[in-house]
Amino acid sequence: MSDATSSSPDAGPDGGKTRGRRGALRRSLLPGLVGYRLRKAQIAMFQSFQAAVAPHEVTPGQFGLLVLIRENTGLSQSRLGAAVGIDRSTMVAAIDRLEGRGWVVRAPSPTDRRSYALRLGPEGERLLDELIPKVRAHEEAMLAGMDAGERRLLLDLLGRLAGGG
Amino acid sequence: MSDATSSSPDAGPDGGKTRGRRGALRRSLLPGLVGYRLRKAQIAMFQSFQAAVAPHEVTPGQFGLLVLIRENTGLSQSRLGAAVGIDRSTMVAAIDRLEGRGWVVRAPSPTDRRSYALRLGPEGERLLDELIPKVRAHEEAMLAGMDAGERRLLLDLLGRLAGGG
DNA sequence: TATTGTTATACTCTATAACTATA
DNA sequence: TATAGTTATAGAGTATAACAATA
Repeated sequence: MSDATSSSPDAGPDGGKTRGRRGALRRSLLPGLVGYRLRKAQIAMFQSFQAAVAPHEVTPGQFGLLVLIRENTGLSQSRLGAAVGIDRSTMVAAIDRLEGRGWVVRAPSPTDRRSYALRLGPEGERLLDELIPKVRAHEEAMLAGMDAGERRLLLDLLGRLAGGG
Repeated sequence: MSDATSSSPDAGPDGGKTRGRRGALRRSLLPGLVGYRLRKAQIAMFQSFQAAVAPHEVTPGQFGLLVLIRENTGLSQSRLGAAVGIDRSTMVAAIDRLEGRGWVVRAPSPTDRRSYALRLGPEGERLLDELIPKVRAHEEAMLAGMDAGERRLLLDLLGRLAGGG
């Protein structure tokens, strides 16, 4: 196993043996785990995202839904849910929120009377046009310290993690 | 801006123009965003974690709390919450769950009658001893396709994302 | 005055099971 | 029979505001 943690940056210079009532905590094996760092990184990304899209209150998940609906106009709730890996019952409330803000429209499907054909409303189109540059700027800010090779590698390695490899 | 997405792996060979009612969705800019891939990777890690620690029902967050409590015996709920970035009111229910399963003990603090000195119970110690090899195996499985250099780089890049860089 | 744990409250995200309408 | 959307329900996780006990 990789040994990137043998000198944990979270422990003090003494290796963390003096854990006084007020110092940083000893984190043991945690900083060496990709799962742990992934979680930390995602929290930081989430918070930066929120700040970047302000004053709009949009989550990364909602941004993703808006992009998918724009790029796949007319798709159903079930298909959308399957694409992002959430249950269709969960998708109901998610679309409720987007529809309630005027961003998404539930149009009747022309081919299947059981399902809706989702599309962005005019305000959703405008919002997304406004959001995309902000999201790109947020990405740029988060990656500011990385060169092109590192960015490419990060995307590649994350993709391999997600891909089950 | 980095251009790692110009040929999206999520679009078909035609670039995604034929999005028939049953094909994969067009994902546009999403796969090129670190935030998006991070989220996908974390979902995959989470599911793999759940499977790896079965039959125990422990989340990655709970595993982290158990490690921190073991390595910092006697710490208070507020300190623990500050360390992982959650509110002390949220920590109440989190500790309730760990205590209810016999993994964590709320002992009275010897120095401050307002607070508890948290420590693992005997079952918590045993559980953690059992969990750690499983978590390491899960990490190993997720990183199976990566060599030592790639693993080191992944940890480093994730750390830089979380560190605000 | 400030801090610790707690409760009340609220909201999001997630799921399963069962229902209706439609395929 | 199977699928799409919905509802009821449940649980985890998150927060803010207020409270009592203690520092």
